[in-house]
Amino acid sequence: MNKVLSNQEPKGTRDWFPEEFLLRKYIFDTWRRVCLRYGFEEYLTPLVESADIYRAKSGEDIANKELLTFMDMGGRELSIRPEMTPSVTRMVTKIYASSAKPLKYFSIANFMRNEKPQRGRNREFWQLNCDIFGSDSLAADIEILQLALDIMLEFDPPQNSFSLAINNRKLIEAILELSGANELSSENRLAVVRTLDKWNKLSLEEINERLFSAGLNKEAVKILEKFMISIGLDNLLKNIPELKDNAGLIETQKIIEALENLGYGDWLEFNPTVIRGFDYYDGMVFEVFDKNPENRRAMFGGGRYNGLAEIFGEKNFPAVGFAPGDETTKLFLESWGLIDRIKQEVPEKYYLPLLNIELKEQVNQLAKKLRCRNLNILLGLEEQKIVKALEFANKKNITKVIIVGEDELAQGVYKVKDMISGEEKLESI
RNA sequence: GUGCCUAUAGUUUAAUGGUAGAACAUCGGGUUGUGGUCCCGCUAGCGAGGGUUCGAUUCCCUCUAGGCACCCCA
Repeated sequence: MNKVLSNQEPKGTRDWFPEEFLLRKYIFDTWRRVCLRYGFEEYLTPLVESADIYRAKSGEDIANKELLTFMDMGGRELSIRPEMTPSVTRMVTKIYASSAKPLKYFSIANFMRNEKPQRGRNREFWQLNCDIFGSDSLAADIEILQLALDIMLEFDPPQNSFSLAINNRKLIEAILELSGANELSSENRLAVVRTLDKWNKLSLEEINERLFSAGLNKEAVKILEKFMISIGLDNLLKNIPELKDNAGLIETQKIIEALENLGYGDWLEFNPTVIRGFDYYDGMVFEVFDKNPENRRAMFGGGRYNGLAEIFGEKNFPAVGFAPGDETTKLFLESWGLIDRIKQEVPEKYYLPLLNIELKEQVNQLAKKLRCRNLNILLGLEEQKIVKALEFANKKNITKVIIVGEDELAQGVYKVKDMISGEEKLESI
């Protein structure tokens, strides 16, 4: 007797039954459609990469705990990709010098991170990655943000259902300088940045406690506080006028102004609490938030990350991008009741039951003929009484049934029955 | 990885220290060329392993999986 195996999928992964696959396809199709509309080109990279390329720019925690790594037969250490950026950067370094710039790339791919699964966070997940390589101009930042906004808007969400919050690493740098946090040890400086990153999660007492124990004085904490509560650029300038000439502020002003002129003003705002990673981003950073009270969460984000290419021994090139995930997008669609429209995207399907086994040959011929006309024909494989056939069609949500038996064949016709109206139409074979 | 909570047919669930009842779904029948309603019936379950006990689905432990918080979010 063999051991009975569990039919459960591995931890943090999931099966995609046709119904769920449909929702996923709807999300992917929407992503792809908008990216193509922007003239972006689709690419793909291998599922595995040398483990080194993830270690080069990541902390030890990430490399050791969250990376799924194994040895191949030649003793090479390989990792299942946990993100796309190193792969696409590696790929682009091969052609960058000889390519017409900028490159506008996107991909839809799956990734694995060895995390503790939670709502909206699985070990295997799918992401859209959009990047512009080779343009350091604000126009690239603006286009990336516009693309991110249009990807959200393509799902036809209600007003006020999400917001895009913008910040800039240069502004964060400036405020760390102003507050004196830059003179702290790198360890304490990191603690300060982490505390800022958690601004909305922690109470004011906890924030103060953490900042004080990192070595900041009252004055410094006050400056940081003034920065962090400045939602919107007007408030920021009012609260900290010293930042007036800061490059990050000017960039943010220009970006917001451009997007307002393009008609996206309702969806975006400057928000100092958007920090994102520490070493990676060096300019504009942003996050998209679901504003549904049932599902308040950061959905995805991105920003400018000039300078990743150097790990491949190439000269740096400018890059800006973002990456939304399938699961958070799904939660967004669910939280705003936006998944009904998926049915409209499913192509029509016909059910052609085999009403009489004697006619199998002729029914097969008809199916072949109709398929040649590009109709989707679900063919019954076993003989089935008409009552059962119609019941089956109902259960499978099939709206068109082709009825063809002895009588019809004798006349050289078949009937198409509309399962919603009940009407039947005669067609000649 | 840490802490807390959860686990009963395919799904949603009820009850119980003396081995489980329902609804929906599936399948079959009422119905041999026209469906969705309705009626009847069959199949199907205590996540896995161990302990306590005369006896465990129930109490305890471990594991597995899920949820929440932390960590992290490249």
